[in-house]
Amino acid sequence: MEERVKQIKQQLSGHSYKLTPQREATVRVLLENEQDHLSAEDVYLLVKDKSPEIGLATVYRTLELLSDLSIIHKLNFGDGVTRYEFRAEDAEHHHHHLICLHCGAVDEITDDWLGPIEKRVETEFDFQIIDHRLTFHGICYRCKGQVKDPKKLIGSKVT
Amino acid sequence: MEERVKQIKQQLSGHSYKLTPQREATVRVLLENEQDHLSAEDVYLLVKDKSPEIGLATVYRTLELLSDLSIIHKLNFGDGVTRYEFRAEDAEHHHHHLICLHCGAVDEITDDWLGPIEKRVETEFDFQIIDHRLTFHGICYRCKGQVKDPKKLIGSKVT
DNA sequence: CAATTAATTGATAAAAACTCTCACATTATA
DNA sequence: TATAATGTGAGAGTTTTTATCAATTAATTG
Ligand SMILES: [Zn+2]
Ligand SMILES: [Zn+2]
Ligand SMILES: [Zn+2]
Ligand SMILES: [Zn+2]
Repeated sequence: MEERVKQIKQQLSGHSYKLTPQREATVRVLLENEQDHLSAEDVYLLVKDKSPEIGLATVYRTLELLSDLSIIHKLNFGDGVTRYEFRAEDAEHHHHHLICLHCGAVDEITDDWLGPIEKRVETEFDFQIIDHRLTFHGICYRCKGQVKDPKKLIGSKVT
Repeated sequence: MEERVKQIKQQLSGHSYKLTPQREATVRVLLENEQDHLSAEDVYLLVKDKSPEIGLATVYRTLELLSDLSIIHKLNFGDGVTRYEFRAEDAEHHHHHLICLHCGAVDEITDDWLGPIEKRVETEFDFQIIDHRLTFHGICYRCKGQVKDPKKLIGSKVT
């Protein structure tokens, strides 16, 4: 935790940004909820618990800054808000998500399964991949059997 | 074109919805721009050319309706607006997109390359896939060589 | 250290995209 | 035709995000 904070501090100062108290509070909230996919509002409320004086705009600015530096990732699961999650230090690419259309759970595939497909994309389309997003929408193991007509669930979903 | 309209009319009436003149005008705009990825505003402006009396709310309602019936798909490419495209009649799943971070072009992989990966997801995660979204972000063949530091482009992108 | 400059913040206004409301119009049903 | 149901347009309202700006804090200069 402390090392992560220190590491991020260095990433920031490497780009001439300071790890202000507000930014550090935001970073800590993100680290403490690393497995979740928090919205800006979520982060704001959590940060406020510890630093009640922080402003919403600062949270948005911090998330944007961290995103610009590729320290965190912006996600969109089609529910109208941008969500944020830490980018794994070692991971070259973004991990994959499994979104349950019944309960809303977001599970993760942390391995990158797209290697062979990316090869095909690069050769067949002459497209230089920098990152990817892969999301599966369906029924999670928890909800299995609770859904009569799964096909009906997909309509109107985004992303 | 006319067959597609007729087919959609049947899909609507199958769910007790009417293909009103406003809905038909919206459907025709979508069909005439099938290769694009139009936003609601885009659709609205295009429909207005032919049916100036149409309201923005009606366009939103029609897109939502078509989306509910899985006649069109909602997309999010991270630019803040929902985009819409026809769902290929035969395609079981959504096709893949290649988004150029330099010029913004959106190309498509119309074949479904995810078969083997979906098998793994279903068995390893006990997750019943209904649909998927796969997007590659990078540099398209047109922009190759025009970008000095491609990694820099990814920061702050969503989806 | 004092003065100046730059970076950052909080509050709030504003923008953007989308949704809701409701009176009116159109269509279906009896 | 009467009656009910469905659909529409205009605009108000909501939600999320961004822009503005005066005030605070930090860095730099002399
Ligand atoms: Zn579930
Ligand atoms: Zn994730
Ligand atoms: Zn390009
Ligand atoms: Zn497409």
